[in-house]
Amino acid sequence: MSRKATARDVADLAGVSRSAVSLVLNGRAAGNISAEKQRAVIAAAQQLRYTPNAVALSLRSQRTRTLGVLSWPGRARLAQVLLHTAWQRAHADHYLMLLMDTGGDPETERRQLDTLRDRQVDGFLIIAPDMTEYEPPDVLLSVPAVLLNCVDAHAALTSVVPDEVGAGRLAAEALLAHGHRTVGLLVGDEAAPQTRLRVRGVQQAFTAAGLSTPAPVDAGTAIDAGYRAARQLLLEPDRPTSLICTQERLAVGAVLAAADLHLSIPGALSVVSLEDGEELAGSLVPTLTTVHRPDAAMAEQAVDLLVERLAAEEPPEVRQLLFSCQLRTRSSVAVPASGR
Amino acid sequence: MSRKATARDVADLAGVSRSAVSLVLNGRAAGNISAEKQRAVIAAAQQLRYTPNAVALSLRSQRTRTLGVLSWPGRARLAQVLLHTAWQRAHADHYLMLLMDTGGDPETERRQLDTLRDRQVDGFLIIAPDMTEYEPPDVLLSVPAVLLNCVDAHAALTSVVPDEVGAGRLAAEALLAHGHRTVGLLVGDEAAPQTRLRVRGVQQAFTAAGLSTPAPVDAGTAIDAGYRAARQLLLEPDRPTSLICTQERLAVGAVLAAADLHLSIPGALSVVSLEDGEELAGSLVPTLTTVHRPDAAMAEQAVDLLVERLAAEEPPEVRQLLFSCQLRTRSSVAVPASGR
DNA sequence: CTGAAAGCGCTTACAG
DNA sequence: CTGAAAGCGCTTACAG
Repeated sequence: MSRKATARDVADLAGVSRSAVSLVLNGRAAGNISAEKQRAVIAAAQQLRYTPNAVALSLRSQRTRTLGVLSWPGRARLAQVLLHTAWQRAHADHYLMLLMDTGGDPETERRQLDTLRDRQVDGFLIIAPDMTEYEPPDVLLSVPAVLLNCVDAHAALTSVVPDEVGAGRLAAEALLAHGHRTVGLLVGDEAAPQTRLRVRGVQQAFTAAGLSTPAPVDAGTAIDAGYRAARQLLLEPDRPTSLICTQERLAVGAVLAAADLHLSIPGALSVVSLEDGEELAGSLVPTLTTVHRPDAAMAEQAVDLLVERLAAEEPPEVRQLLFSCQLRTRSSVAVPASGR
Repeated sequence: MSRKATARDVADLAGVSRSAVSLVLNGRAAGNISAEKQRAVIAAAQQLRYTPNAVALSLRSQRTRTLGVLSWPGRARLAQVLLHTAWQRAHADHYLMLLMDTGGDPETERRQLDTLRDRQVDGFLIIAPDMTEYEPPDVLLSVPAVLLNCVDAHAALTSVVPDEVGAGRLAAEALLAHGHRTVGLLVGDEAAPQTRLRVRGVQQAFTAAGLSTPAPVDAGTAIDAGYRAARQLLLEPDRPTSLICTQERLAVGAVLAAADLHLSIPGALSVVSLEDGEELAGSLVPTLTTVHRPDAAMAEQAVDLLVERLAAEEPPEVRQLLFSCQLRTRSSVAVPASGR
């Protein structure tokens, strides 16, 4: 690294003391430094392209303007929009991010938390790829931290999460409103909190409509898994008139299966995806109606909450923010084929 | 942030000087500190859960063990495997990453480079989402930096890139080996260096086989764009017996189009994707043969190069590393239907 | 109005 | 074998 100029270099060139440089460059010169010296400092700083060493600044101020971010992208897929938007928002507030992958392992997470603390990060952002319950390590309880897309079971930490039950309900209601009475419910990981909540929402809506509650079919998470599960469902004699997929890739598989069976969408089959984060569903043929999780808004809120907390005198109260999801109506839902 | 113990705290508790603490904890106590005091220091450090303040350490050592990473994920899609693997490799060497999104704007990039330099990062990693030519700002030339998935036109910087021409050739040869004589070539952004190289590779192979060179069809980058382009191509009277798509999503669209036209893959149509980074093509039905870009290996190499450079006395010579891509044979290529 | 000093938390020569 | 001092690059009281 080619050596950067220091405040001392500027002071020497301008013929003033180091303190004077600091005062002038930080706008606290008024009434302290003569106009002439001020000009000299500014000129010298410009000439040397001086900018302060952030490490030295951090040591002095005890703040690093850095956020520690913990996530655990399984199998190389990470929460892109969540992470990217959080980065943008933090950057707007002049915060940088130190990213860590815990791999979902509590022991690793603990170590990384320590590393981040040694680095003196100002606060922590925990970003869960899928909505889940998060068990925070003790250290996290005594530092500024915000959970994004996960909730702390003990409600000790502020969190920002989507309303997954509401999302499920929205998808079901879109189908019910068109007159569907049966639905095939393809889910990713049945054991995941996210999936359970979405399923609950769908079931609530069907129950409220006085219909039998659809049972989830655990299909897996890949496109071909969705294809197989959908195909099997659609081959049954009393096949459902509609499909809800909790994962976007499952929906892609379902579309493939429908094409295979010459079942037109939405003529012969309606499909709703409960996820559209990868922007797959919206550009399929036909385009799929989805329930959109407001990742960008959630990420912004989470960072705002954390930044506010860092600026505040004392910790604000713990909050659990629930963000509504929105139905994105596209071309995959219609009135079910009469007769059947 | 609950206050962390400092070396002073440890020294006080152990009844020794601050220097003694440093010596013992850094394994340089032998012959310097009595065994008894060593034990006292270690006990005190443990009791107070002491770990050194990395910011103070950085100021003293003039090294931050931090890598500055510049990327420009357009429209929220970033080079996942590249970034994630680079992170893993850096982490294994005890380097952390400060991530920046330049948005593809030179002015922004410049500012972020300055910010990163103020933060005293040890080196820079430039990660291009798509293989491209990169015009490095002047500052970058005088600091440790490695380009990942892009090349410096002036060859002043070490870079790690995939062999895109070879990738195109590989795809074409797989088709030619099965007896195909015609191919529809669906490309994303025709102007992008990445696309141009892939197209060149395909054309080279066809020319070498004494066949007419296929002309690229600029389809766009989304699934439905691929669908439309493929459909149009397949509806022509002298439709090609095979398709090569430079982008994975284009290939998904092609599969949809084929299903629509009741063209079975690979019976009536063979398909190869020149990209499989999103793991879409490999789990389609049928699974698609792809040319795989070795992102993980490339990212590891790039980080290794950078870390070596940071440890070296003087800058090693500039290198341009070209990584071969590999054909991943799956179920979408077969001998063309005879007759037609 | 200005300069010298202290201190953030470390480590490394340097005296004793 | 051990402690006091210097210094990394800053800023903020504190004397003059």
